[in-house]
Amino acid sequence: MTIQEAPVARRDRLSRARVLQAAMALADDGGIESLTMRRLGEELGVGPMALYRHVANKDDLIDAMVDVVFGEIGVPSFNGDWKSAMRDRAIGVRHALLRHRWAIGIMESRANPGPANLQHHDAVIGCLRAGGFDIAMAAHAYSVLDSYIYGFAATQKNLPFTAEDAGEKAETMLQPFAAGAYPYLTEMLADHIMQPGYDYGDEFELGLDLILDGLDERIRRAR
Amino acid sequence: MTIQEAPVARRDRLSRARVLQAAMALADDGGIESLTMRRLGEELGVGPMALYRHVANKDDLIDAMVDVVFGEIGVPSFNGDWKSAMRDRAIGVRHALLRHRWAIGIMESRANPGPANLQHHDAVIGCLRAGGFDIAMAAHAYSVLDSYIYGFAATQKNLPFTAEDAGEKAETMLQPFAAGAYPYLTEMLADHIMQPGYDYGDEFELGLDLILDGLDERIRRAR
DNA sequence: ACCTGAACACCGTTCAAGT
DNA sequence: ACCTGAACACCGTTCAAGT
Repeated sequence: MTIQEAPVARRDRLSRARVLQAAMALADDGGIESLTMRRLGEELGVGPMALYRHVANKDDLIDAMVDVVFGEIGVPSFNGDWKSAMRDRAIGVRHALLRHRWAIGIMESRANPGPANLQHHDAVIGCLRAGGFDIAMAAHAYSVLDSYIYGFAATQKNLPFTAEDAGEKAETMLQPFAAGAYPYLTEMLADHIMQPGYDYGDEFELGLDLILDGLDERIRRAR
Repeated sequence: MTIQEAPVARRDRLSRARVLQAAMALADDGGIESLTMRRLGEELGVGPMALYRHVANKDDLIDAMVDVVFGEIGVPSFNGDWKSAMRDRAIGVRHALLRHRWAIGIMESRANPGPANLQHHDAVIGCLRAGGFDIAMAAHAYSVLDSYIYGFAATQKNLPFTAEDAGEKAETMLQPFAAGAYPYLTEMLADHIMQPGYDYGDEFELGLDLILDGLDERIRRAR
């Protein structure tokens, strides 16, 4: 008479993948500070302690999330031209950081890099070496490129001045500006940064090409 | 008979300056995560709530701390040579970030820049303008330099591989390396990064000069 | 094997109350 | 004016207990 209970048993069992996915979603829309073990459990319909079966702790969770981002970035494709490969790779990293803004400031400072992270960086170095960089030059290139890419993302993240919030800021903070306390800054903001067509994001490729050109020149000189 | 109580009244009254100083000391030796309102109160011999008379909240406190760091950095001294002025300034910022490692990742992403911050950046832009940069070029220079400086500090902060902890890491994380999973990374680490004379910090000036040379070339081309 | 209840040792912040 | 006691609404994490 009684119908056998459906074999689904518990419709959505917890798994490391599900925990990771929910954690990414939480951080993607609310920032890293909205990712708490309690809220994550709530999102998944379990208590916060259930998560500890699938991740060692919050740090382990974030390590795994960072590796997901590196997985999304993938590896640079070397087709004989290190410069365009490194250019595409830099833009790819930047786009990943725009999709996952919580990763800015987290990504580059993890103590325990995951496999996707290591594979990515191995491929970057491999691409440089194939492009004619010796070990020391590859280390320089790696350093200057990654510093720039992550630094740009960090400085852009909470840029005090954007065209959008120019209005509200103007009332409070910008009073000393009118008084002429910061003439050069005022000029740059009024006549450049806050002009309609300006987008700080466009500065990225300018700086990137400057660095790539500089590396190119040093490579040629070494040959 | 009773001696008049010493006029010191309360030997160390709280003040914004004292709170700031104690907060800096706490963050300097324990990192930003060791700076809590409760611990800060303890350090000053008061309850955590007493602090709220001198700072609006923790964010306001950190804003003030960041401005102290900008104050320490000071303003670049322009003596007719923008390149050496910007070089010295970059190295000055880097040294400040080494003294106050907690400021890395915090410094560049404050929503409310303080007066020392604004004054510093006004002077940087002024130096570039005096050196012959038009507004757009000054914005590019500012962007690429600061991105690099802060990015370098961030990537160095928790560098997974240092000569010191090479030993302990080797046991656990580096197993796939031996298996040849990351040949280029392995080569770079073994034959370069972990060699006795190597110090990642030395990469800073190499990248800095690459960027300064690139800016110099673009300035000359524009003239 | 997997999840929960209850607890521990923390957080930032507020607010009425004391002096 | 300046500090405190007590409380609120949170944290991450552990551990014995349940199924």
